[in-house]
Amino acid sequence: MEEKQALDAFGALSQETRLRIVRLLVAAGPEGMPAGAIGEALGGASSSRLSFHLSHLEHAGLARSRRGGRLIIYSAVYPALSSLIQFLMRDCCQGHPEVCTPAISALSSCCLSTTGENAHA
Amino acid sequence: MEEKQALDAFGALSQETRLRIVRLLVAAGPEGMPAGAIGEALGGASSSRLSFHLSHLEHAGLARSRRGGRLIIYSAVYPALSSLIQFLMRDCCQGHPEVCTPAISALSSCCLSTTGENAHA
DNA sequence: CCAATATCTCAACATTAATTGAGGCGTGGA
DNA sequence: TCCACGCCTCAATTAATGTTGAGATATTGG
Repeated sequence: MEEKQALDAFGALSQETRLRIVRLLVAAGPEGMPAGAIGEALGGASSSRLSFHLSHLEHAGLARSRRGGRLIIYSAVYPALSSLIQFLMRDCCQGHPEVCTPAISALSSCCLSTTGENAHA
Repeated sequence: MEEKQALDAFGALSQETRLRIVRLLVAAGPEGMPAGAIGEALGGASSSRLSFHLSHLEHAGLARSRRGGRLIIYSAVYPALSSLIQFLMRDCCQGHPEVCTPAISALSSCCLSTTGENAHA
């Protein structure tokens, strides 16, 4: 991942509505969810505002859209999130792995839990 | 981590100079580096601009400073980065661990390399 | 104490981003 | 075909953010 992409991604994530959308989509899984459902989940977000932020996220590479009938379904772009994390933490150790392994275990606690009950620290 | 903190952190990371500073500090390790060295590493960044961005990062919780003689030494706050990653990816799987495990291995490739030669994908 | 170095603070200006409301386009059912 | 629904686009307004330059503060050595 290049710096420009990372800046776009972090810029996209630095806005309340967009951060909520991304986290919603991350939790929604690869299936994604329609724009209307996103708006409903967020509460009070006008159609145009939602649309603005969704297209912003799509342009930043963090979300993608597909049409399903008259609905437009958005989903998270997981590889972009992985790349972003890697970009941020690149060269993080310099001989001190203990400083960044917490990040790994934090992430692992979400995906590797066997019960489906994720760690919310 | 709460949403407000995450927004501040992402906002801090969404600016070119600040993103470079954070990555520099991440790579610098827990020792950190003095403000002057950061400015030099970045090239063309005026004193006041650098100071503005450093204090912005500190306020966002991503960097901390300590005085060492007449130098002020900045370092990355690794736990904040871990929390941020976890906050973003929370509930990421929903039965599809394969979508987020790449993020884990991306991060692991940095910290677990035995040679000290990190993965630059 | 004085000078030099390193860094911070402040205020004005320039730039960029977010919200709102009106209106348009594509889709599916009557 | 026509209407209703879901969502997008555009332009204007308002708000937030970054840059610059001048000056202030803290530390060390002479």
